[in-house]
Amino acid sequence: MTFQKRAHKILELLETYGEVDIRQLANYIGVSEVTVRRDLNSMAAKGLLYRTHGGAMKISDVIKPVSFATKAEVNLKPKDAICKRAAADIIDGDVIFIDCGSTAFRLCQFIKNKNIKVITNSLPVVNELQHSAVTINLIGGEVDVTRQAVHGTMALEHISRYHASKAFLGVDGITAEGLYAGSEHEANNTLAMAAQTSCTYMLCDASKIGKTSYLKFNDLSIVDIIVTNYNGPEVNKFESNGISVYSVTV
Amino acid sequence: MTFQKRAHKILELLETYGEVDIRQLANYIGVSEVTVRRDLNSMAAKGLLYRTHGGAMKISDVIKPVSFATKAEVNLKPKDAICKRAAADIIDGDVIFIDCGSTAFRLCQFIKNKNIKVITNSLPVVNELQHSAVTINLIGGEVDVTRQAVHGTMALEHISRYHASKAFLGVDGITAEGLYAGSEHEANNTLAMAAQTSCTYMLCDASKIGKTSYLKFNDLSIVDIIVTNYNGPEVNKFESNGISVYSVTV
DNA sequence: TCAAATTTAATCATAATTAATCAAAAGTGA
DNA sequence: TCACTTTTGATTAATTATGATTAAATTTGA
Repeated sequence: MTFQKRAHKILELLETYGEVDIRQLANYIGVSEVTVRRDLNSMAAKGLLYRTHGGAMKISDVIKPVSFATKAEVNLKPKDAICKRAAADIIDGDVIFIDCGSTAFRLCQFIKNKNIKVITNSLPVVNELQHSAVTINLIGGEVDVTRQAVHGTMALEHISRYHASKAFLGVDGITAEGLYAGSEHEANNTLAMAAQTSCTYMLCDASKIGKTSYLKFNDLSIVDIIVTNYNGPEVNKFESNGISVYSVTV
Repeated sequence: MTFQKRAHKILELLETYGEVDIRQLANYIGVSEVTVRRDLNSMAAKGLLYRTHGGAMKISDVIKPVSFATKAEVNLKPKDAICKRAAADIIDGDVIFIDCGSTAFRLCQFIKNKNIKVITNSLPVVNELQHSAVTINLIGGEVDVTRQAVHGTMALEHISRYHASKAFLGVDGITAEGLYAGSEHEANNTLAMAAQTSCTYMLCDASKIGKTSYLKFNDLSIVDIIVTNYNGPEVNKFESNGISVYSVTV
């Protein structure tokens, strides 16, 4: 019985029952539980199924989080420290872009009392800033429910009509070679905002630095300032690219 | 019983009842209350539900802006009857405008399963339709917090880029002489949407018929259909203006 | 406001699952 | 055949999930 044959059987069972457990599989296929475990792990790595404690589930049955508006996120401290530092640069009269990432969202709590105008495509940001001193300009276009954001051609056009003094953006990954995004939509928004801004801030917790993602969408030239809790060797490379790096401690 | 399976059951119950309590869940699922508590906490962290003292609630029941929800509760039954009738005219493939009034908001509940595209400047409408079959296009511009809507030049321009088969609009008052709005912003939005629509529906409960407000912004020529629970003498005047009147009973 | 009742968070113990290590078996290619 | 890799299974230590217990926090009602 080869791995491929077993994988096939596992997917069959998964299709029928929605979920399977290790003992059941070991019995049915006639191999040891250790082997089943190895199979499941490698299949999960390929995205063929969702590994659970004691078994596996069909991918489509897995419940995905919907919005981070109410999400009590883990690892908030680095993000909050980064945003607090970034917010210190925002002065009354500023017009700023805030993008739809979860890091930039944390900026909201620090700017509620500032007399500024915020342009954003993020629905949680709008909710958060609604009853604050801030004036909100919401970017229009197609609503992406999973990202809780507005995207598309109309959104890009909307952005191009405005100009901001500062933009506070997030990325999926950043290296000396450039910027990486999780989707083309996000990349386009980031680029559009950066193009209309005098000074672009990248808010990156340490996990983003040195990380690449599936789409490299630009070099570092659009970035003016990186705010991060990372202080390893990449920092020098950023600085030699003409970027200021604000280091924060958590 | 894995965590994932329990999560499914919890969400199922939540969908049915809107809220659940810990004891009930522990009993139903067959695990200890401690475990249920842990499950609820981790699910809340993922934004899958709203954790309450002693249980949990459906997210969508929570994130609705309170100010609007209460406003919408005035005269609910006529509004619902009107919207139900209006929704009957909406067919798969339609592109519709929904404006930011409290009446038009009640339309959402009747269109969740339709395969349509909704263009709106109303934040509550976006929230309400988020997890439905509907595709949402959000109009961009200045956010008006009190009205929970998007307004301004950019909004009007956004609207002018699209065309809809039907528009579902509300007004502050309507007489044989014309349409009355509570603010210039609302008037502009209404006009802009009507201008880009093949068939314009006015959703007016009886309190709006024959009422004037501080701004008369247009005659009745932009109106194609009035849906109302009013059946007094004004109806004939509307009909002699070439408008169809759908009468509903509460 | 206070006090009683309820719910929660924290700690610990136990049971189940997993990852890691190593050895045996089966396949590979010269 | 022999050396080599790959796959599999057994064993054990580490991790994770769960439940019981109790102190702390929250809600409720007077």
